[in-house]
Amino acid sequence: MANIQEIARRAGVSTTTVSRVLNGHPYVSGSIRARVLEIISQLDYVPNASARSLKKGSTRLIGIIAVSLSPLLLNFIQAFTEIAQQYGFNITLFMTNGDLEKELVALEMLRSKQLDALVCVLRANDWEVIEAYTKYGPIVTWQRLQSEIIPSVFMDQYQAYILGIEHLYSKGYRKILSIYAMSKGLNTKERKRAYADFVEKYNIPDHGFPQFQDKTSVQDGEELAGWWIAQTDRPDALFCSNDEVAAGAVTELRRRGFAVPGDVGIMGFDNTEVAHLLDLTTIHSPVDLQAENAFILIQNRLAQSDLELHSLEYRLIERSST
Amino acid sequence: MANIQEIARRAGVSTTTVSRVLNGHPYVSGSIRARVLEIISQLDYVPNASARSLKKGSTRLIGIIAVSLSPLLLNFIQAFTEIAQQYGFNITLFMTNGDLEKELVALEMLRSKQLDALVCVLRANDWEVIEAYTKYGPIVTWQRLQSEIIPSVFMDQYQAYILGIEHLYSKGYRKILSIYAMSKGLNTKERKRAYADFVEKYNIPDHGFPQFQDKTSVQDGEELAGWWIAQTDRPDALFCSNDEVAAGAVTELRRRGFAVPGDVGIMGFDNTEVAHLLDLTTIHSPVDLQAENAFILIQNRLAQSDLELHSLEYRLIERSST
DNA sequence: TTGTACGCGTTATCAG
DNA sequence: CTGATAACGCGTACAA
Repeated sequence: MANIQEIARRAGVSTTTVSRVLNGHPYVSGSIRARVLEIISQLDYVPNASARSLKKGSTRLIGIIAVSLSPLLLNFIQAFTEIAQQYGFNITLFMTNGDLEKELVALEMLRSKQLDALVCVLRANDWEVIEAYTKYGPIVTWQRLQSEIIPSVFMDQYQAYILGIEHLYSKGYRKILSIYAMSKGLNTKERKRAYADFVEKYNIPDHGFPQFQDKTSVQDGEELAGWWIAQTDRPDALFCSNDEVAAGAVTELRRRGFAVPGDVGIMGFDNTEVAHLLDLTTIHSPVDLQAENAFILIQNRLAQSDLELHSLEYRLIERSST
Repeated sequence: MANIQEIARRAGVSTTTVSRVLNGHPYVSGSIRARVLEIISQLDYVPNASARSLKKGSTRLIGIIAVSLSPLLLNFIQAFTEIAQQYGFNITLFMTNGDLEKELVALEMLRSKQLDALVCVLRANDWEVIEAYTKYGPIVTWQRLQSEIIPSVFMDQYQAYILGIEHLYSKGYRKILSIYAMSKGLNTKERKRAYADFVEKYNIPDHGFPQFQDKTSVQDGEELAGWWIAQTDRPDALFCSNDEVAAGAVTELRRRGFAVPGDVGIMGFDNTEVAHLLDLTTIHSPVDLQAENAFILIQNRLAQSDLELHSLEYRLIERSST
């Protein structure tokens, strides 16, 4: 409706002056500033975002691409949004549900400069497709990748898994069952490698337990508990793929009259809300710091700045479930 | 990088012509069109979105505000995104987590014309605050409201609840326990009214069951099942607040050796994915159509068009849990 | 401390 | 069928 010229006219000053007031520039006399602000609020004026973007060549809008949403992802997104907003960026979330087209929509928005940057928190398209878009703006990811072009804030989970399993061992557990998440994922691969190295190091015999894979939900945890109860030869500890699975297992076991950690030790992963709630031992993965790093990476490229990245470290959170 | 003038120069035509090619206008000779397109792809050119928005006065970006995400909300958002994209709109999702400030961010983006419209799928601020923003663009909501200013695609659940409970009655159930969702919500109020009218109509005695409220999750359903098992005087049917609760109840009951509907009838609400999966009787609420209506409302105001709204109707989906 | 005038990249109007 | 030219609304050299 009203534009900057209208304000200038009514205030009897130039558009430059209005612009200066708007952007908090110095060298505007107090009285003029006051008058301009007065008119602005009278006319309920806001600068037009498109005009600003056009002039500045940036929209202060960052897209986040996520195939689906887990509690952990939500943590990441929230932390990212938080810091981004501190720097004056807004976030727009693209939930692709695995639809390649929807992902391209976001990529194209980067290309046409409707987005300043993009975070691929989980992607569906091939990396090559995404790499091709890096020339249009910063793209950062949270997945592990081979690509040299797209920076990642991913953390290798090998070390984290060692941390967890050594803890279980030190607590006296000797028949540990590992529950894994996505069977095709790199995380699972790293975790398995860690477990294998552990087995070798301590010369652990094979207990012949079945492979548990693709377990990620509370319900999976409950089913796991059911399985455990049905066994005669039971594991003495369950190292769960994440806190949700651990939570499901713990509650179901207690519901059925078993004691944790009395009858079996249970350990989660990620240190999400629910781990805190149920007092689960878990591995803290610094999602919020990873998110901040993702933003810092972007901000550094956008503003040619040189903010320092947080150094990331997994931490064992010992609570009462082991 | 490259702009429309660069393309025009290289193709030896005017920017007007390039623009025409870009926007699929008629009256461009085939040969010129071909040459222009050739150059465009050579230079990997895309029109600048901000410039377009500035000129057109619209960004083709619609915001969706949601406090949190449930499966039902996701359905709504997906359906909305679907139809919006068909009309050339992109969606940006604001997850506010109940943070009033974050909601204001979205509202302000509407005001500064970075957003063409807004859907409040669940709001945190007071309606008056939101109403004040309707002058900047269409705002539609999915919540029931008193406001005359903000259109809503909400459906009154009284009739739906009657539908469900009459079904249970017709199936011979006489000791029906109603489980409710958010105790403060209007939906719950309507459902209770429906239940009260039902009780009166058939002269049902009070069975003295406790009030179950604020039950919305699978876990709530499982706990409900636990409660049911512990009773000596049990309800013969559970009318759950949604499909998740029903799902939790059914699986837990079956796990503990009870038969559904043999021992107890269970009915869900919403007809989400999980109801289909577990073969639950439920009430189908046409979320996708509501979402489309939300979009149609917006599109009609934006384009002064007059698309017809879908008429909405709840439907009983009888499956094997009753 | 303030103002003039131009450009950001597009599209619409009008004239040919 | 094609092209000049004027906006859209803002920020910023440059000049005063």
